[in-house]
Amino acid sequence: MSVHTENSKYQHQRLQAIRSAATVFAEKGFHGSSTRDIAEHMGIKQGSLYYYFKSKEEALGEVCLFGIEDYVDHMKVIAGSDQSFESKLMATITSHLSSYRERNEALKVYNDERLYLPEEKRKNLKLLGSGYRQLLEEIFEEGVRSGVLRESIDCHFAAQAVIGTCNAWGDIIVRDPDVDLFDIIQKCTDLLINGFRERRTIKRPNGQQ
Amino acid sequence: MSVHTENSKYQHQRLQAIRSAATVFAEKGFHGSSTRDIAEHMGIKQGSLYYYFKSKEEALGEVCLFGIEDYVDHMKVIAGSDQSFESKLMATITSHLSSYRERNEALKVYNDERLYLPEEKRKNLKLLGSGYRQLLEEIFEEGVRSGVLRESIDCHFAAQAVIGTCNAWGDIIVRDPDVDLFDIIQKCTDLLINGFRERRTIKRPNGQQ
DNA sequence: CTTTTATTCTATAGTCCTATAGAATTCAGC
DNA sequence: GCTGAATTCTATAGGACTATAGAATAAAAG
Repeated sequence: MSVHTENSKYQHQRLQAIRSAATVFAEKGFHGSSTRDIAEHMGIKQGSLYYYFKSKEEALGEVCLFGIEDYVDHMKVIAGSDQSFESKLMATITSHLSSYRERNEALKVYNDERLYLPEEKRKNLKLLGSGYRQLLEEIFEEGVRSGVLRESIDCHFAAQAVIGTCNAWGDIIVRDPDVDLFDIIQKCTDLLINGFRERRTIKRPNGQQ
Repeated sequence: MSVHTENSKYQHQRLQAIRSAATVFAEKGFHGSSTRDIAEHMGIKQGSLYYYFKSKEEALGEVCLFGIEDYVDHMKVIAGSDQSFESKLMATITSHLSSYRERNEALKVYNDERLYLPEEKRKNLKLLGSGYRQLLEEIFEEGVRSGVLRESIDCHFAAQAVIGTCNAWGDIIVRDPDVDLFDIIQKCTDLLINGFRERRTIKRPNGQQ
């Protein structure tokens, strides 16, 4: 009866279409990309795309979802674990930046192009996104309570700052595949940790002004 | 002989056109905006825009330039002054975020849409942009030499991180005019400073783990 | 008031784009 | 190899957009 089953060719091709759309959207933006571009990247004809999507906009929706979904799931795992604050933060950054590398352009599309989706779909995605931020915020709150972080930290600001920093580097990572991912992860973590952590230890190397 | 003099109506209207283009581009993106949209926002008819621009692309170029030019000049002043590292960094962030508020959408357009310019113009803008980053990098290098910053700091990373953070918050600021600019400036500076500064002083409030 | 110049408008050629309809092709099971 | 279903293709209607040409209006100068 022609319902597309689990691993039909249809499912496989649809995923390819999403990936192609992600690549093209990431490069030229939603409005700057034509359905012809996407189809060409995928190796089929323009009209054939509509076998997999009802509209160009639906394609954008799928790309955005694809870009953010398991990246949010990851965060749930991290937040639910009982690692130290430092470990959780580093795991978050690793997950976030790795997403940029692996799932490639889709996360970038989610960030840059989701505002072109209709209200409805945007709201659904926003829910995912703010769930993410919420979890991160709670990690910070826990960090404050445990004494690892300064009391004066604004946890909402902190979560936004982490996300913003990751997105900024994500942009760079997507654009330049030569950047050393692990190096960036380390440095970002170091920057943020030492920015937020309450100081305990001192090292007074020399008296120089 | 009809050369447009300094303060002619032409110059004034052209500036209005640039501002309108900035607003519309910032909201809908370059490809998502039509010349009709820009003209409408300005209160003239679509065709009349071409009295001020040779093409839609030229409009984008002007907006990008408008968005970044005096913001780069600012940085030259800051870098040339002899304030402390902390002051310079805060001045940088203030300048960067204020630009987002004041010159409004143009800087956002520079960040998000400049890649749609032709090679030539993009290269010119890139020169301005990397001049900016270069100056910031030198501020960090000086900070390391003076002992204010840890030796291990990667100054290139640091400069990128500052710019990335500012842009991330700039996005938020442009989208939501209720955000308290000064509050963000303070918190960003605090985050970054304490992330980079070598520790001297301690405060050991209580023995709690 | 008349002429010249600057600014804006109307109308349109020409291009590209999305989405659909229906034909052609490939594939699976018999 | 035949038959029906799945997949892809061709062709195109219908709409939107950029840029231009030339008319119309406003402003300035004499």
